[in-house]
Amino acid sequence: MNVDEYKDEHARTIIHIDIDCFYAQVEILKRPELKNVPLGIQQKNIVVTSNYIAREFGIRKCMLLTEAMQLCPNLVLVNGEDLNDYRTMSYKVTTLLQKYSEIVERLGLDENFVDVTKLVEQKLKNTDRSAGDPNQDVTNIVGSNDSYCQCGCEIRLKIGSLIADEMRRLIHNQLGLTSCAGIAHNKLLAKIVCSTHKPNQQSMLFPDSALELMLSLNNVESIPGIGRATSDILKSLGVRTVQDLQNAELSELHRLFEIDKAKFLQNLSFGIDNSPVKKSGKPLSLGLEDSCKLICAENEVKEKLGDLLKRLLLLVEADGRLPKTIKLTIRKFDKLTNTSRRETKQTNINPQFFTSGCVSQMNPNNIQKILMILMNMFRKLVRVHKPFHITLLGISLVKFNERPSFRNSIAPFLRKDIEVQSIISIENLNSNESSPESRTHSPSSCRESSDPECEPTPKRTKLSIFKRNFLEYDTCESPSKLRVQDLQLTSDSVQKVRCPSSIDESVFRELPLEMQQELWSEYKNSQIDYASCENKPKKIKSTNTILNYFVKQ
DNA sequence: AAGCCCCAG
DNA sequence: CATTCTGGGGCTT
Repeated sequence: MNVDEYKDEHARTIIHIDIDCFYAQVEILKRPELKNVPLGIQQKNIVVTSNYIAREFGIRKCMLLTEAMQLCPNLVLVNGEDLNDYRTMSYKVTTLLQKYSEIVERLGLDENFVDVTKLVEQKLKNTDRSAGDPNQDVTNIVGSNDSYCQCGCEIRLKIGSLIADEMRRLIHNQLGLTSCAGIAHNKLLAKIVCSTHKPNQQSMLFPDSALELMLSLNNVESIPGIGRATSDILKSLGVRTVQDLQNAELSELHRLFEIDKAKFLQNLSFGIDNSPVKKSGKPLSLGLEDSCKLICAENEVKEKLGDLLKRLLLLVEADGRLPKTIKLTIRKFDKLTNTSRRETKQTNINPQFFTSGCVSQMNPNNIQKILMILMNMFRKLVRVHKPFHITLLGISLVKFNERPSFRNSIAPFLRKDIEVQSIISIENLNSNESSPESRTHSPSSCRESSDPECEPTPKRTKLSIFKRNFLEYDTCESPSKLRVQDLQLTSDSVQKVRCPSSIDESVFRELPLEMQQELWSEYKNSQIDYASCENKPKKIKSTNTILNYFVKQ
């Protein structure tokens, strides 16, 4: 249909960053003595990943513990069932990469795509373009073809390659992690080329070598985006290799796939991928799960869920948002089919259950109430009077009360997150300095993050300074007490902006009118009744977002 | 919106 | 083969 769908443009510059054996590196940072031993990260009966010393023994991803120990009797194991430290480190990496572009997409905990098209163009415009090809030293160039493409992609990718080198240096200097990078004109190729040289290396692909790279893959399942199910269907059509997929008739593929999916798959086989790098923000869900040998008693379920819930509450607190929906996941073991599948049940929950601020101070009644809700859901999933066996329990929180959108709101200023400063501005700021020692200019020459000279001061409005001062009260919010009168609708005739009862009015009146209006409107919006799972009378709810920074102590 | 499946690391 | 512990997205109802 549309010719453009098949057109392969090279206008973008995409970097894929992959932290080497991520869990293992995090554990080694925690316990440096593990650095020189074969190390495996264990979850239940499985070695989910390992360091490169262990890999020399043949340890592979998700290998059974018994098998791994046979291959490497001296394998040192660390339990990695709690992903907290990995998650924390993962977001640190993403935050560093956001200095190079606002367009950073996370994939799992250890990978990021960065669209550096804009930064590359900035660098191209800069008069100071260091001559030569420093790329040759730091980057593997994948493919045997010479690049004849004249669209300008060659120089763009080479600049991208320099940026990738800086990124990896920054990640190493700031966080102590080694990583790999792939540089290409789309996500698919950046990711694939990234994996061609490991560990602690980077690789670049010029578009003319895209086909060669794709054909170097063993089978269609090695193409990111083609998983088990899709490859099984392709197999039924006799399509196994990348070449098979390239040569397949679209009409043939269309027999078993929607036409869009058929085109998409065939495009992948040619290395064509026009999908944009999508900004990752806060996660859309927060969940914990625990698999277990066998659970067959209700009180056992309750105990496990209670443990998960307490841990999850810590995550919610750190996140700052309030969830509106809770989801229970179980996995039943089916003896007959010798198979297991997951089942879920979700329900809306009053976000106020999660407002206690510090979990240590959280009302134990609250935990019990949430637990009751979970057990009710469990009884809807499992007929508890008959024998049952469960092999996994999970709790997930989804559909959070949103913060106001970035552009229209003051909330972003209130975030605890470190403000991300564009690398372009950093370069502009540092452009006068000359540092003969370091060959890079931007963030890698910017090691001491505590140095105020290093991070350019963001524009500080009076308003933002005001908000910053309030941040100090953020550690533990106090529950706000609302009165019935606060629920009255603002009449149209009222000129003065109403003051939420949770805020000291004298403070409120000092605020700019715009901000007063925003606070009132947020407050008003927070006064929504959520269906309570119990039959108790509905309570009046307090608010969840920026209002919390202003509540009376 | 609920619940399933598919994808990823 | 899936196995762990997550998280995103899409399809069907």
